[in-house]
Amino acid sequence: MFYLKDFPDEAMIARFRAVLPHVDANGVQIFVRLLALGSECLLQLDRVLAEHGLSHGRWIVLMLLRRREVWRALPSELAREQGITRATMSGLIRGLEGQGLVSREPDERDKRQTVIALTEKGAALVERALPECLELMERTLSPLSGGEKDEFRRLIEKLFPLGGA
Amino acid sequence: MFYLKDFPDEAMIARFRAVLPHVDANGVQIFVRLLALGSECLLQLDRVLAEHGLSHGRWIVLMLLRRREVWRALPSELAREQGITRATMSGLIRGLEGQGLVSREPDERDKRQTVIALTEKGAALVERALPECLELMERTLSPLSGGEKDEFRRLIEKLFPLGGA
DNA sequence: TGACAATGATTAGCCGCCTAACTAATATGA
DNA sequence: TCATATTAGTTAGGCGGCTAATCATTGTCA
Repeated sequence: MFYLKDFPDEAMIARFRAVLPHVDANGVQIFVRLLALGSECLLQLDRVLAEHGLSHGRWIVLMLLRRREVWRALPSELAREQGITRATMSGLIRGLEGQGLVSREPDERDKRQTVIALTEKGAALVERALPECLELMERTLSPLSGGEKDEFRRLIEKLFPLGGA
Repeated sequence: MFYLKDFPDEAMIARFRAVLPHVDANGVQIFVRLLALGSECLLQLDRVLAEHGLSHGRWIVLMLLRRREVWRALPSELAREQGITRATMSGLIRGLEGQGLVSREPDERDKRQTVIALTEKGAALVERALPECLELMERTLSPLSGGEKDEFRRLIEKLFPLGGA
């Protein structure tokens, strides 16, 4: 999370122009505004999910499981797909298991592994909450026209190519 | 923080088209990519700051103090400017005080208040770390041309007007 | 004046993120 | 075979968000 109601001003940036002649204020200000926008979006998403007793971290776990054919996955797979550590995933699963949304099943073939399964209750929650999330996402971007959305997406992907950092 | 290496696919979104006919996949995918980009930027910033023993939360406190004429402010003012709760600010100040970067001074006129002052050590750290932060921000946006930056900023501000939510 | 409200800061407890360290199980290779 | 490396998952401890509750102080007003 990154909140900063008061954005850096030109004067502050200009102080360092002598040391960093190539740094333009525009890039700096875009960076800060980008962080603020991202934080705001995440906040909105968490508010929607909180009504269902979820956080975005737990929510993504449910989504990743739901997308599987068998609604099952290993913690390490989920951690990799979500881009967090196995340690963090361990905590998310513990919470979800406590809510009865997923279950742990020991793997007999490889006793190091534990299979995480989406429960019926978990699947039902996904069906209930997903439309609200999609609606929020669409509504958030709705101030932009179709062409602006395309351009916005193009610029985002230019800064953050999906195929890898 | 929001990390999701595997982005939602068209098929998942299409499942709900019957229920949510107005939701277009583009808006959803932009939202998710925007969160991922914001998280990545924040991660980069935290990495730079970590070399100076700082987090972005503590860093902003130092910046807000440095911008003041007298390098002093009340915790409640800092919390408002940073957009976090007073409780969180209390924790940030405790950490910064432990590092010797800020100091607490009791206010004699209103004994409920405590004045937070940037120490010399804190000011020196700002001077050292700030150029690195600015350089990171500029470098992050550098893949975009001047015109693209202007357009990107325009679109961000259209989604998140600074004057208020 | 004195009860009550409002304000400033803090604490406690929850969550999700991290790294580092640990346990158990499996794979490897001399 | 058996020591070693690797892998899967968890735990411990730290940080920075949050809300809710608490305490001290100050302000308000009947």
